[in-house]
Order: sequence, then C-alpha cells, then structure tokens
Amino acid sequence: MLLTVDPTSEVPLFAQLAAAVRAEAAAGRIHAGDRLPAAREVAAGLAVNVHTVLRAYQDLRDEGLVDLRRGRGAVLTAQAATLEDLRTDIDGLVARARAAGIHPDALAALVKEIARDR
Amino acid sequence: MLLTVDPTSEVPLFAQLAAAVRAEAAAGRIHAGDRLPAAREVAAGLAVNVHTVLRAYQDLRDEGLVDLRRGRGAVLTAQAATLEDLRTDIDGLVARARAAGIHPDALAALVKEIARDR
DNA sequence: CTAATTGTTCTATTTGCGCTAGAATAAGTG
DNA sequence: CACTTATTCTAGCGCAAATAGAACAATTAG
Repeated sequence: MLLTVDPTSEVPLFAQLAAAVRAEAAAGRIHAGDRLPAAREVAAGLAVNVHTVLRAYQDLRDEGLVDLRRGRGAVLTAQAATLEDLRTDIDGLVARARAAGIHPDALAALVKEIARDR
Repeated sequence: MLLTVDPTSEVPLFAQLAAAVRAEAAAGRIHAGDRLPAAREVAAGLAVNVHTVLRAYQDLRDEGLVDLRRGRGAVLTAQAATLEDLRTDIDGLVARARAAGIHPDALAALVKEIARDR
C-alpha cells in the first residue's frame, strides 16, 4: 500500500493520512483483516513525525475503520468492506458534481453538512 | 435566511459560514439571484468579525456559487440550482452511509478524496 | 523466557493559521 | 452627492498542528 502526503497542502498531515487509508479501503486495495504499516515505518518513509501518523490511526480507530493495539498494530475492521460498497455510489455522485462544475471541496463540505444535521 | 455558527466547533468559522450558505442553496431555501445579507450585517448578528464573513463569501465566489461585487453584495449564481439538483443524490448517499455506520466526517473526507484525484 | 515490535502516554517547543481589530480605498446604489 | 458594500493592507493574539524525545505497556516472535 502506498501512502503519500503533501506538506504544502492546507489539509493537516494527519487528516491526509487518514483520508489516504480510507481511499485505499474504498478502492479495494486493502481489505478487512489487513494490517497497516507500523506508524514508525510510515513516519520514516514520509519524513513525518510518528505522533502525526498515530494521530491519523487513532482517528481511524475512532471511526471504527481499524483496530489499534500495542504490539499488534493497526488492523482493518469489517468497515473496510462497507466503504468499498459505498464507493460506487460516491463515484456516481462525484461524476455528476464534476459534470455540473461543482468544486470538489464544495461537494465534500456539502456532504458533511447534510450528513451532520440529520 | 438563518445563518448560525458554533464557536466551540473545531471547524473554522469561515468554513461553517460557507457550508451554511451551500446547505441553504441545496435545500432550496435560497435561489439564484438572491442576495446574501451584507457581511457587516452577518458579522454583527453572529458576533463574528467582518473579515471572517468575507473570507467565507470569497471562498464561495472562488467556487462559483456567488458573485461578489462592491456596493452590491453577494448574489447567488446559477450554481445554486445545480446544488439543489444534487441534493437528492447526496441525501441518498448520506442515508446509505448512515445505515452502514459510517461517520459523517469520514464520508465527507472520502468524497473529497475521491473527487480530488480524478 | 527473552527480545523485538508496536502502540500509549507524557512533557516540551516551534510554527502556521484562524480570528480579531482598525483603517484606508474602490466600486456600486439611491 | 451621501451611503452602502466589498477590497486591501497592517498588526497582534491564541490555539492547534507538527516536531522531538523519552519512558511505558501489550503483543508477538524467536
């Protein structure tokens, strides 16, 4: 699995990392039961601090996407499959929004807003 | 139109404001041609700085949702109707995600990620 | 059982962004 | 014209992101 990060982005590094993992799961490139690379490993590979990676992993745990245990690492839960199922729907929505000239960030913010007050 | 803001949220105020406007447009409570309340007015009503409101308005302009001109204020573009059209699709996606136990923020981040690298 | 791996927790420091504040300026309205 | 409204600048404050180092606890591997 290839995690990348853009240090110049206004999006926090830990958020980028978490987003990358979600995307990998949704794309079916990683699956339930798979183990994410160790935080220290990712940190070294991306020239990023360990705490930053762990923050991302902890957020994913809070969402229920990974199980996080000492000595064992971060293991994907069954929710990975759920994300993969949603991917088709998301692709469709993104395609329609793109065709309509809606900015990606605006679409995401709108989804967040609508999902929030339900 | 009723704009609100949560000062305790970790989401920046300007982002909350922009999100609120998008949501109003998507819900069909404001339409193309409608004028948003003046920045100073919103700022006073919400106990927020004018610059913060203007930052939100400028973001919306960059997205193409409003026309922003001195002396005239912020006027909704035709994109408001587009957002309203997308709302049904978003509602559906949100409902499915909710049923699957996906966290709203995670869904929004996933949409953003998928929309980004297309 | 021992050693290595891996996340957890703690303290500390630096940096950038959000937000506020005030003022001057320019464009549009009535 | 007076008035409204966004635009652009400077300045400062506070907080969260990110870095760094260390000690600790749970799990795995040998």
